[in-house]
Amino acid sequence: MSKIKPQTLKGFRDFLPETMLAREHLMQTARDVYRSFGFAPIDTPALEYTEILLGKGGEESDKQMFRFTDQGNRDVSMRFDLTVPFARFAAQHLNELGTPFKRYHLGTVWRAEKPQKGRYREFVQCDFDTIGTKSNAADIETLMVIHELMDRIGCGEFQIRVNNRKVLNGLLQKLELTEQSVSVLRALDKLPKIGRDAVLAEMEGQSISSTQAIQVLDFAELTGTPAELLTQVEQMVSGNETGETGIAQLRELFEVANSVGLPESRLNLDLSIARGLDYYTGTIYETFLDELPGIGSVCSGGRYDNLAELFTSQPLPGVGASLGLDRLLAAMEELGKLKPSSTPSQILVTVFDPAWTADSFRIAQQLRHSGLAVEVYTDHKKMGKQFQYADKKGIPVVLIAGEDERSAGTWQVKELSSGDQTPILEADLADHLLEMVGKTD
RNA sequence: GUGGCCAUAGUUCAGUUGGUUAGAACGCCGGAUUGUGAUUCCGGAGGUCGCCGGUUCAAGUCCGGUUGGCCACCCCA
Repeated sequence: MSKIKPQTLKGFRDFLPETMLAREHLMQTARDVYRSFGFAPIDTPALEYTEILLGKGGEESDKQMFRFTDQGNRDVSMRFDLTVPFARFAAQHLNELGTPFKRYHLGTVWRAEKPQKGRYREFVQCDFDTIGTKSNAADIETLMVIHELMDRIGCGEFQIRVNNRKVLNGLLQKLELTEQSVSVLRALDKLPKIGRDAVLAEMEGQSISSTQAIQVLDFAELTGTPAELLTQVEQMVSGNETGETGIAQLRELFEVANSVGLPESRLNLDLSIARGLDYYTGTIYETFLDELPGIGSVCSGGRYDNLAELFTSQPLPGVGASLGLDRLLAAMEELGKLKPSSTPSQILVTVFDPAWTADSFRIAQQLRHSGLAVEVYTDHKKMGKQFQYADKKGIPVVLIAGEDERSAGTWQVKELSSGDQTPILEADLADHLLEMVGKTD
């Protein structure tokens, strides 16, 4: 009989334990950080009416949606980010939620785009947002969350680049480029990638005069410390109310970040970042890894004026960001920052003689109740094989009890990395092991 | 969506101008005076060369299609 060929769809992947342990660890870190700032978890369906998801991110995202007709003849689509479903969610549950409302949402999203490294058709986003407030304090807190998250994840040094759409818009107003703002910002976003000349060319192709384009670029290419930049830019937008507001917000943001102790090296004012999506209206954030900038932003976000305008007349301003879990994971894998363990077990209890299996199960259960992750070897094989198994899986400690230990009421505790082993009284075992390996994650 | 590169054991790769039973390393499994692994020694199992079709006496090798991966554009996490 011919077999079905085992295969996965383009851009969709299986995860082996080694990768999955890292994924779950990352997700747990994100949850811990979000919760420590008071964000509450929510979830929404993977599938929504297409009309709900359409029309927010523009034509490009519409094309990227997995869309089909269900068995009840409904036009449905897989969610392609967590923001649009959240907008629907917020509009629908506003009265129960109250504002300001802070939520986090870890969820899988689907995009039918062409896959590349760090870009998949199915991937997990870790979003957090604060809605129902225009306060700059929420913007500042968003920055702090991003920093805390990246710091805790531990994938090397990183840089959070901040900008403010109001500053850009203020400048564009002064240059009378408001009409073309979308194309100007799109072009500007590419500056680090394609360089000044190419951006100039692109802008001139968009009915923007070269004088205007040069002024925009001169602005975007200003360099210096955040404080210096702000002073320079303030002069460029002076007299424009929008621009001045943006400057004030950024100034406060950097001041607070400073007094809270965020390292200056990790925080930058980058006037060239504009974010592709047009719905951002205030502060915007992008996060790059120092060791792997090419993989793109791993955590991005910004402030928007009205999250749910498609669904309700109640205005819902907010600010938030999204951690790209799978992209980050791809980066960590490339940088060799993943732990090689392929099991959550911390301890392997060997079975010296099949007749004594019950003893191994008994001590394992006792240790689990102390918060350890414990596995009992299930095959009747000799000691060497049992150690080999532990070593291969990355289990750091094994327990052995033969005749001598049984009569003495002890277990041999063997640390595989060093080969050292010591007999420990059964009563002291849990404390001893906890000190060695710590509690389960 | 447009353009380009790639596809051989679990993994990383060899494979000579198309020419007999397709190789290596690592990994995996088993064994080396049965209370000790990761180092050493010996042995073994894995591939219809991604898939389908074509050219040819002969295809892993050439051609077309298809699936998947990667890169650029686009866009984005």
